[in-house]
Amino acid sequence: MLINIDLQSNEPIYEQLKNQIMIQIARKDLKPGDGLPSVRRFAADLGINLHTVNKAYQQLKQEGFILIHRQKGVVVNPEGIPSVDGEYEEKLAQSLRPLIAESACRGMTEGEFTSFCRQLFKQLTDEGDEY
Amino acid sequence: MLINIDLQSNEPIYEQLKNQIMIQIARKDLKPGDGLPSVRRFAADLGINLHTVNKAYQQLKQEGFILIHRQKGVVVNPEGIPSVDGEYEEKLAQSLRPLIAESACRGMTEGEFTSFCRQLFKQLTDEGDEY
Amino acid sequence: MLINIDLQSNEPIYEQLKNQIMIQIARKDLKPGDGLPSVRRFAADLGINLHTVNKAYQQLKQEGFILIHRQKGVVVNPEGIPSVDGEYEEKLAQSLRPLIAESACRGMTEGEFTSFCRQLFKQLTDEGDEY
Amino acid sequence: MLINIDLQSNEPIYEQLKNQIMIQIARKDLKPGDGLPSVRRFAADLGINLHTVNKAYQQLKQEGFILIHRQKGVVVNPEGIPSVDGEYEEKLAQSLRPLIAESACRGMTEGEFTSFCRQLFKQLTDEGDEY
DNA sequence: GTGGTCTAGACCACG
DNA sequence: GTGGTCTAGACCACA
Repeated sequence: MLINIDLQSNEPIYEQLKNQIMIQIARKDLKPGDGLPSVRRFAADLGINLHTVNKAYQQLKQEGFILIHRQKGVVVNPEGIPSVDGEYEEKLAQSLRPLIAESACRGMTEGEFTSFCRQLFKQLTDEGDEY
Repeated sequence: MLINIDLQSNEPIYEQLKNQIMIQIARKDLKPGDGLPSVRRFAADLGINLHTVNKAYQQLKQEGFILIHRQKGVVVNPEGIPSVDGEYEEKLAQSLRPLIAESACRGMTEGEFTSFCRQLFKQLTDEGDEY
Repeated sequence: MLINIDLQSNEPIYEQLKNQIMIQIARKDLKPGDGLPSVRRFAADLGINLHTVNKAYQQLKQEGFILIHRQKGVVVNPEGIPSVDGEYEEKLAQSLRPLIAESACRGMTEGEFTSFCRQLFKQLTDEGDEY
Repeated sequence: MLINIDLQSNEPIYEQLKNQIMIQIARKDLKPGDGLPSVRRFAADLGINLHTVNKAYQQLKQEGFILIHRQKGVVVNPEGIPSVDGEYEEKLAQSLRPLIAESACRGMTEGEFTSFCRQLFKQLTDEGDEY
């Protein structure tokens, strides 16, 4: 579990944590059924508060990425991650639109943008490399 | 200037405003040299706070999208928008990574993701159509 | 806003709060668009911590009962409450089954049980009476 | 004794166990005087902790559903289950109120709610069928 | 002033 | 030891 938290970032810590866990899942460093550290353990390892870890876990649970057992701790959803639905596509589009708009303003073409995405996609999903 | 502000959204109003202005520029509804409403006027039209419009304008100015003259008002940068540089690419990558990670988790392939981007890119830059 | 919190109860305070707000909505003491107190105000009024109120609000928001504006505070969803769907029916059945089972064990007939429900339903939705 | 324990559930295991035993009694799969497995045996069969089974048994005994003899083992109360009293009605009402309130909020009518209960009641008490 | 986030420390239910 | 809940107090972004 290589997780890097930037305490200085504007991005909330719990968001960073969520994202990094999702990245691990995307690149299959974490597979369905794999366990994650307990909130206390993780908080101690990362040097952050247990409530912050808990908030990340609760949201991941709520979105169906993980299951939280009262006793046995936390595991990646063994039934797999919920797949893309209309609701997610809309959310994704909402997030992408501003990024695309700004990139277009700055002169990026459609091809440049998509190939930029392709690169990132490969980096994230190819196993083993730097994230 | 068709601007839609969603007061219910989690996205800060000034961000929404920035984004929608950038979208207008991207689709060339706003061209270099075109004028924008004064802070007061814009705030009144949109029914939002002066400071909110001002914040959006200051950030757009800071990023080189617009110029603010004390008397002459606000115009889209007549020298064009600063083009993509390494710094922007890094910022863009930071924003895209979590989106790509979540999409990949949910089973989207690289091809699906890029074609999704392509669609959005077209919608945003094709002039005249629905946004 | 007549809310009674029992600090001694086993039922978590945030659950009590959620339930009492839902009761107010059910009996139309709170209508779509009506405002609710700010987290700080409500917490002070009830003599509980603001995080506890916040937790109740977040969950009500998440279930579509209320909207939370960053500035303007909290309102009952003006578009109305999400209606019953299959997911909710399943959740409801899960909650009812044990209650029905125990009641049946104790000799309640189907008719007695449903008429008991009918009474409660009337008490909750008829305006003005004791809850 | 078909008992299904869901280790993933938020519902405590001992609660699940209690409920399922009560369901068996309600549908007369278990009749007064019938024996139940010993704590050890039951725990082994279900793959759960001794203390968990014991907790469920203690509470069922406490409520008069079962008797626990040191040597003779555990039996469904041969004198029958204590019938409904005022205390139980109040407890039941406390549990039902939030469910009714939420259902009413979501647009369920009194008739829909009671007929939903009627269905569940039949499913639970009709012998032999799916639970 | 509002909600959003983070920290710290405490007690309890569960198994 | 685990997560669930609650409290208390702090700082920040937003408008």
